[in-house]
Amino acid sequence: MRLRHALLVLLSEREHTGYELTLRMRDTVAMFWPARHSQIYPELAAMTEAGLVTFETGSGPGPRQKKTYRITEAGRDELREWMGSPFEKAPDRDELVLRTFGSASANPVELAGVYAAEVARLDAVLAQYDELLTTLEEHPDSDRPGSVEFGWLMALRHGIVSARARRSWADELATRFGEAAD
Amino acid sequence: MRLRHALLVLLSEREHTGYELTLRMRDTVAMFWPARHSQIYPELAAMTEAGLVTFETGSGPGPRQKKTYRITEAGRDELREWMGSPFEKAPDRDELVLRTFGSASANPVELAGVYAAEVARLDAVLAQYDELLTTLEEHPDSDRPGSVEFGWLMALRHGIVSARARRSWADELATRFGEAAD
DNA sequence: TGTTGCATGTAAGGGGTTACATGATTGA
DNA sequence: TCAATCATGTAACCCCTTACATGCAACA
Repeated sequence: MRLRHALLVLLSEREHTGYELTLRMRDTVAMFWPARHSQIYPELAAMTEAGLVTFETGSGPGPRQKKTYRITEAGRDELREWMGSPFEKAPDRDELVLRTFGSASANPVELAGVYAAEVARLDAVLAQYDELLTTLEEHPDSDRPGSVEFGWLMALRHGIVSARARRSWADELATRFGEAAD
Repeated sequence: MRLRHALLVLLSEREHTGYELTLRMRDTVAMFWPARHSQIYPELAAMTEAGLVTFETGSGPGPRQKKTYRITEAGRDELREWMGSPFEKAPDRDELVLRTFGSASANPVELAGVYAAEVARLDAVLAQYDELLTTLEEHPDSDRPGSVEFGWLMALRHGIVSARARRSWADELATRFGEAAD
């Protein structure tokens, strides 16, 4: 039930419609917690029933009414409690590491290409992160723990350091399997 | 359908019972692709139907017959094809980064504790990885791309570099939120 | 006698993705 | 007029986790 907390984080800043939450998830949170509207709308309904959010209806452009969601006090309590609760890492599944593990069954040339593509992908990701980093670091609050900007900056830093680590790993493998093909 | 490929990798080395596969998944592959027996047994049945594996029955200790699975030529083809196919990274969800993003809603002291616990967890993980690394590096084939040991070593290397990157990231956050509490 | 290891299965439920479905407004 | 944006929902399916279920052999 962590999508719930992701939505509470965004709603703790200000009120949003489901549509706005979908866009903000896509543009910021998606980096570490992607979610589609088809998951967000039912979850907002469940959160309403649980008393974590309320909504006001307004006239929307389509066939249905627009709903603007706001976090409740119970929602803020839930968010605070989750933040301090013991963290248990969910197991992560990494297909490229799995392929690496089984690389004895692979064609070395093809595998070298797979790693090279991953390096290129990570370079593109890192370039995007770097732009975001520059923008964020300009903000005066970004160095103050407890600010919204500090949280965003540090989440981004995680993306950067892990992408860099993975890049050098993949690069070495591209080289090794490239050499092996000779 | 990547569990299928994980099982094919293990079966490409030698034949296994479902039980043995469960143990080997737990002891090696679980690092980057965890799976329980309740997922493995039905998958083996589906793989048999797809012609990727065959099995021979033998008498088992329990009420049911023991099944020893062996990879088929079609299975080896599938494995080879998957190995060289373009890799698309599955989105990863990281609850700790999500908390970091929303850290403005947290109690700084509690959060500092959460990051400190993560550092401790990673230290334990890294200690374990280091032992494995020492053992693996002794193997003469571990430096030869295309060997089973090289694959295992490089998968481990990924674990090590990403754990190190995450450790220093979490450590900085523990410090920053610890200071902020003063 | 009780626990661990070997050995194989099923059922219920959670969370996520993809696709289906509708429709007004604004701008190119 | 066509596409994009705003706006909300449902249905089918896949993968995974947790729990239920059985039972022999070896060892403490």
